[in-house]
Amino acid sequence: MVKLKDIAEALGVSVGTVSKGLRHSHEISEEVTDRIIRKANELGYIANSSARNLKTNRSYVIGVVYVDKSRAGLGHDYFSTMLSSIRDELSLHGYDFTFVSNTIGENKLSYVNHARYRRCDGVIIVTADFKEPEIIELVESEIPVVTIDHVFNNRSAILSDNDEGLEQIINYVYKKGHRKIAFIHGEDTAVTEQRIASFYKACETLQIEVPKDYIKEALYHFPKQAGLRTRELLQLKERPTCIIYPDDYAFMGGLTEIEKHGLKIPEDISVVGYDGIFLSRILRPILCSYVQNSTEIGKQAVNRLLEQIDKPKSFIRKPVRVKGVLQEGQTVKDIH
Amino acid sequence: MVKLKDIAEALGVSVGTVSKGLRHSHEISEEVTDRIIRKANELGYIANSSARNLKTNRSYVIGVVYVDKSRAGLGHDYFSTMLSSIRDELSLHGYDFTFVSNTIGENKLSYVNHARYRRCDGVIIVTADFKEPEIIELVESEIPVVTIDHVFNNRSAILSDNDEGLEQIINYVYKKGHRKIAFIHGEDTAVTEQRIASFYKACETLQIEVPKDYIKEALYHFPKQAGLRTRELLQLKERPTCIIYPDDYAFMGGLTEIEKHGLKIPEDISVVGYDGIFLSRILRPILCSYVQNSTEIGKQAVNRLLEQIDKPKSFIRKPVRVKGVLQEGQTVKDIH
DNA sequence: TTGTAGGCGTTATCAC
DNA sequence: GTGATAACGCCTACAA
Repeated sequence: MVKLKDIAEALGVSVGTVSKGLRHSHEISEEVTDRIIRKANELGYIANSSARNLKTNRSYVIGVVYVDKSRAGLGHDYFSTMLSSIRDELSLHGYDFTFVSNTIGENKLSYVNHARYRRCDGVIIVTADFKEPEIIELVESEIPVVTIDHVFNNRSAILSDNDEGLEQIINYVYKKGHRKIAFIHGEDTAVTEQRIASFYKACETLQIEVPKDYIKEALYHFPKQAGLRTRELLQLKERPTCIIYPDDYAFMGGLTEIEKHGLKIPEDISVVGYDGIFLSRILRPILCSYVQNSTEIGKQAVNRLLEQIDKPKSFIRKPVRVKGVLQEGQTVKDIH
Repeated sequence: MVKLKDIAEALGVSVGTVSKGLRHSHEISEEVTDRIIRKANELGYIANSSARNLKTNRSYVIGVVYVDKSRAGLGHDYFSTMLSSIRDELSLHGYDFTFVSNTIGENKLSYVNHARYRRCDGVIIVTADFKEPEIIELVESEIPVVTIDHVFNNRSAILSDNDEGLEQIINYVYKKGHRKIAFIHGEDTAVTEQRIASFYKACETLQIEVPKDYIKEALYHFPKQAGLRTRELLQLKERPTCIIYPDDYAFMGGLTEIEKHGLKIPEDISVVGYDGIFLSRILRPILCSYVQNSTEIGKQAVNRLLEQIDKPKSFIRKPVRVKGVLQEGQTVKDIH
């Protein structure tokens, strides 16, 4: 690999001059700068990031924590879109990204220490168990951190607007005449809590009565469980006219069950998903779903993080909400 | 950040000793090693990978090229599963991974140079335009490279068994009595070529006649186009009894079109997908599809690459085929 | 068994 | 405007 020294020797100048010239320092004359750059290209010079990091104490690497709880690997639309967006936005700013895990080879290495080892300038926590001590350790460390869909006290976070999501859904199905609305929510997380609270609040405002057995729990992204819950709902004496699912994938389990009962969507029963994944728009009927703006969330996460890295002093840490949009689709019938 | 020197001073030994002690060198007495490790933990020592890389000329970072041609970001099941698998397998061996793009900030930087800048020990090309000069440059560089689903002369590659995939599909639908088999294949790539060749070969062997207008092209992962091609097929005087799609997502477009024509699957027409994505198993009827073993492909890619890095001399570069498996599903009717 | 010292490639601070 | 030179933190011969 050709290095600064090679260019310096070829040109009969010093290494320091080459270093400055390559970075267009105004200390160096235009003519010399020009010769340096030309020679660098000629020799195919590429800087050594390790040496540079060592000296400058900046790696231009951002760590990403992505712990897959939802049994979907990177294949969960909401998160994979976000990751793409994070990657692209980082790249735009000259940063690379690397996954931060809590193992390295045989050895256990906490998230913080992994990030420290790679000298990450900052970390984005996309998914993780936010109650895990190691995650908390990372958040409270000296490394700038942005979390997604979870707020730590006095830290930056980007939030998909879960309150508004459910509110919009309820308002929409209400407008379509539904009063018997069942809600299958996901497993217990901060996000789920918000959605449930928001569900009840919206119902209260609209004076919708919610029987206890209209509220069910099923794992996110797990069609089978949602299917079982759907069956329970369909067997109720007072059947709901509309079912809200934890997410679009989970809905697929409900779909099967609904068809088993010989019911048609939306003629016999209305359904609503969450996420607005690619699939939801491909399906017929198009699924009514709240589309989270995961691209924007990723972008915001990057920009907030870089801001924090660049001006650690003046940076104000606060949660940012990113709104989604209701995709009305064709699965909610007007039953007026 | 605490460094070797800090430990050395705290213990009254030399930096060299600490360095060796931490790596359990047999040069160092057990007692001193013990004290060193204890002190290191006490002080929370974490090595600086940049300094280490600089010295050892090994980064333990693998670059991944993932250029999204299929308009799906990381959201394409086949690839996202593979990426998860690559990440996990690398982590198992003490490697991290970073995406290698051909831009960095404002500036254009070729893939090779990006990988060189980060001193990647090797690169896995997951998706890319393999005809692009920059990709070829990367493959022909000094950096160990493994490609997926594309073979460069005398380089390592991992291949999903596209030949066998189509052969198995054809044999299966033949067994079910189908003779009028239409094939909507993807856009022109090496993979597509293989599949087409394999399709014709299997048909020939079974003496199935393939009318020209039974063969159509539609972009991968693009339901709308597959839908249009499906319509054309359904309007033929001599309608096929079975349609093979480029992939499971593309099939979704076909599904809509088939339903528009008032046809039912599989009663009125049989269909086959490709990939065996999560969704294909959730759908009812379960989609007949060839399930590519993307987890295994990712794993193989990592292991082949690491082998090549560790023993560059003795390593034999050759393509590795990874078999998939036919998911029979419920969308191919027995029409005997 | 432990210590010393040079150097990996870069940047930055001084002199000149 | 340019050139020495000293770090950055680590590893590794080689010396003690």
